[in-house]
Amino acid sequence: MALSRAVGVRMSGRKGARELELAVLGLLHESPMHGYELRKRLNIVLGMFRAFSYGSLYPCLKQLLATGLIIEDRPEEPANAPLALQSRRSKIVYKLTAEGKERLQELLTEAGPASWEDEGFGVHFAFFAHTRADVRLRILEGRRSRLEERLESFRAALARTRERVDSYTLELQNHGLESVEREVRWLNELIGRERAEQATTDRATQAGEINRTSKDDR
Amino acid sequence: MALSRAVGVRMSGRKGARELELAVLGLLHESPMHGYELRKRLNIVLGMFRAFSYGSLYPCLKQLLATGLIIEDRPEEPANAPLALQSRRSKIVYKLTAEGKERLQELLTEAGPASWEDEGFGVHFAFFAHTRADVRLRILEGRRSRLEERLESFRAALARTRERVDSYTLELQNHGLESVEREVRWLNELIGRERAEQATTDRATQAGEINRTSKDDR
DNA sequence: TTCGTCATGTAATGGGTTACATGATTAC
DNA sequence: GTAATCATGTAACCCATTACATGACGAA
Repeated sequence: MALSRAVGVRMSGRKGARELELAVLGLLHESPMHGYELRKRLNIVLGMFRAFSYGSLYPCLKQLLATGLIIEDRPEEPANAPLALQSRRSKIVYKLTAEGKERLQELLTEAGPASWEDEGFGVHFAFFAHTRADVRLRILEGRRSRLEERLESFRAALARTRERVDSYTLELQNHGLESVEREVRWLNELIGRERAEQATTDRATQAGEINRTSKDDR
Repeated sequence: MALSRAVGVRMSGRKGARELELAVLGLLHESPMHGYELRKRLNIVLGMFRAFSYGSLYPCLKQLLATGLIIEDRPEEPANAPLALQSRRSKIVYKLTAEGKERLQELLTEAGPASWEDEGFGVHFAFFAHTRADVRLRILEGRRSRLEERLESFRAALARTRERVDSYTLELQNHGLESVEREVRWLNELIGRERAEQATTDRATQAGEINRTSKDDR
């Protein structure tokens, strides 16, 4: 995959990639944080998939502040714990506003290209815990068909150009192909799990426990 | 990997990523071509790793033309074959100049970060057939240690933040980790093969067949 | 004749990195 | 007191995409 990482991006997506916004909002929803910490958490949560520098994070925070989606906030240390483990904060702590939460929900609910194209998928996936089950499924399926489409058109292109490629090029193509196939299998498994879960939820709901289940399935 | 493709890029590399230049030069070295065809071949050779649009290709060609690394050239169809299968060309065919070939060799010989960071590796690898064996090895090893470094710092970061992550985040992190580990295994195999090959070459060379082997090993 | 593909290009735009500047805290 | 890390920011730059404009050619 890391190779993959090299992947610039399919020249399709790349429209209004507001991924940082989602990431920041999502992270801040879990708990207020300052920029420096935000970046670290960001690059841990997104694992090997994406990394942001301060040069993009701070301007983003600035903009979110300007649009009123977040506000500065200093948690006012309880002062009853003068020890060094006082939550590590030091300067500007950001917090979601009501509008910010709304915006986050909006972003988490969109199951469109932005959520399954290369740039967006990782970030959207990272916050699946806060995403509606049906949206999760749509995104996973969207991603899968996107990848399958890619595999197909790649294979078609290969078939069209009946040309001898040297062994290294071939090696690269195979590695890429296998990587994508591997991701498709991964998606298949996730989709299977989602469906199974949804089925149980549905059954439970139909069984009459409407209130209980819809309340704690989250 | 495709997920991987999402990967923006580690915020490290990204300095002077003259990958398109290398790709174009490399492709034109194999055979003269016009822009449209170039782009297609490009996106096939690079497989699932990279895609370029005309918006970057044509300006690149323009620049290469300006620096004298390529020239326009019309192969002058033999005219003895008026059939439609006249190699599909129609407008501006580009061809490497002597300077272009030199530049290509230069690019193919650099075994530095540019050749093993995310953005560059795929392109450099794609033209390994024209790369010196020792350079190939250095690049593969460079890439591997880059990835291992990444794995290590990621694991370290995970260990540092003793925090509960939800199951989706965990899933994403694991998938990413496994993808990178998979690429490392792939690299290990390639490196093994390269070493074995080099060993045979060395033995053959030491055995006194200096001229013969160095001529047709390529 | 019109539609799809081939073919070449440009301008606006965008998102992100790099490099730099600065200062506060903590650890030695 | 000094080095490392934490912490916040800005400006210049880069690479590539998107969208658009244009036109030739072959097939229906």
